[in-house]
Amino acid sequence: MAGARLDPIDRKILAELQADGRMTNVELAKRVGISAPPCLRRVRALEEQGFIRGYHADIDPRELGFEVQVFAMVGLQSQAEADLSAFEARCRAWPLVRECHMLNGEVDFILKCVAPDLSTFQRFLTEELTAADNVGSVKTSLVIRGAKDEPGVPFDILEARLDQPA
Amino acid sequence: MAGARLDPIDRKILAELQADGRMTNVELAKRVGISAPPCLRRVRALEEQGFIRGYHADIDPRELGFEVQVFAMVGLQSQAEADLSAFEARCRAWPLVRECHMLNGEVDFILKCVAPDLSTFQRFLTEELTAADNVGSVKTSLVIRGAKDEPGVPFDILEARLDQPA
DNA sequence: CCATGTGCGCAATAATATTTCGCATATGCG
DNA sequence: CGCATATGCGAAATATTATTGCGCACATGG
Repeated sequence: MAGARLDPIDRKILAELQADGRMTNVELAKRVGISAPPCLRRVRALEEQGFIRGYHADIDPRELGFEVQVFAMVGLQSQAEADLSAFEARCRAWPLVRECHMLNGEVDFILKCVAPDLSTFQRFLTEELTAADNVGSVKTSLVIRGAKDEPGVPFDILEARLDQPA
Repeated sequence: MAGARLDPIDRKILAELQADGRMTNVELAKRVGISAPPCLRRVRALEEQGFIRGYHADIDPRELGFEVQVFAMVGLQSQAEADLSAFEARCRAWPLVRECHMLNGEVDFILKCVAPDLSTFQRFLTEELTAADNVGSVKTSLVIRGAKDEPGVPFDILEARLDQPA
């Protein structure tokens, strides 16, 4: 599957759609240097092959009243696979938890959370997260300010590497 | 600015476009229950008012050969504003760093990084990040597996809160 | 009760997406 | 070599969508 190597046009398409997911196919075709029909066929293929997982509007949480963003480091008491899975399932069910990644090292999971205000988050923290089954330690850090938030993949790196194959 | 309160239709539009940023305006209008022209006007207004910051294709890093994802906790030696800004600027220039957030607490910044392989990341870590001016401590954690990665804002929470104004 | 503003939706037009099909280049094999 | 097959492009035709230009309905405040 992953062997389906992409040609330079495919990579350009991915880079352009990552930068502007609502670009029209006509504009996209112009930018990658082919006509509209084959361009559309390539996009569909990239979607079906899983290179493109979807398209999302980037909504500003602040404007919607979500003033608080928090990273939570979670340690579990048991790291048995069943217990890990159970915790992941719980995270998927919590709307305030937007991301959940399992880590190596002392901390088992890192969670990215959003909330309308600090008290809403505190309530979630004490009544839900810390109180959840098998949760050992939770350390939280408030995001003071965001400095960078780029989506996905650095295509400039990708192109640079392909120029110099090992 | 934020006083420009959104009505239920606007919120539905945002929720739909967050879930599928490439939905046609006709389909969107159908889902939110108005006709296409006013729907498009609302979308344009939401874009101009900053509620929608952009649209992005969600590209799978694995498929592109970015096998490694790492969180790095960075402590600086000086937290003077000029030094904080300098570090943020450096992060913005590093392609492997996709996100950079300033935190409260002992750690100053958390970075989300991607790399094609571990050795590429190690090289970046030792030759760039740790070696950078004013960087004190760096602790990294490899992402073993992803359990949840939702974009943006939990609209279900938003609607629930608006039903019960304080 | 009327002036004004806001926002909807119909209808017309412009632009885009999508399908169909023939052509060119590449590849494998007799 | 020279022909079958495969792959991928692009022109042209058609179907959908986006966008513009009104006129109408409803709410607000004299």
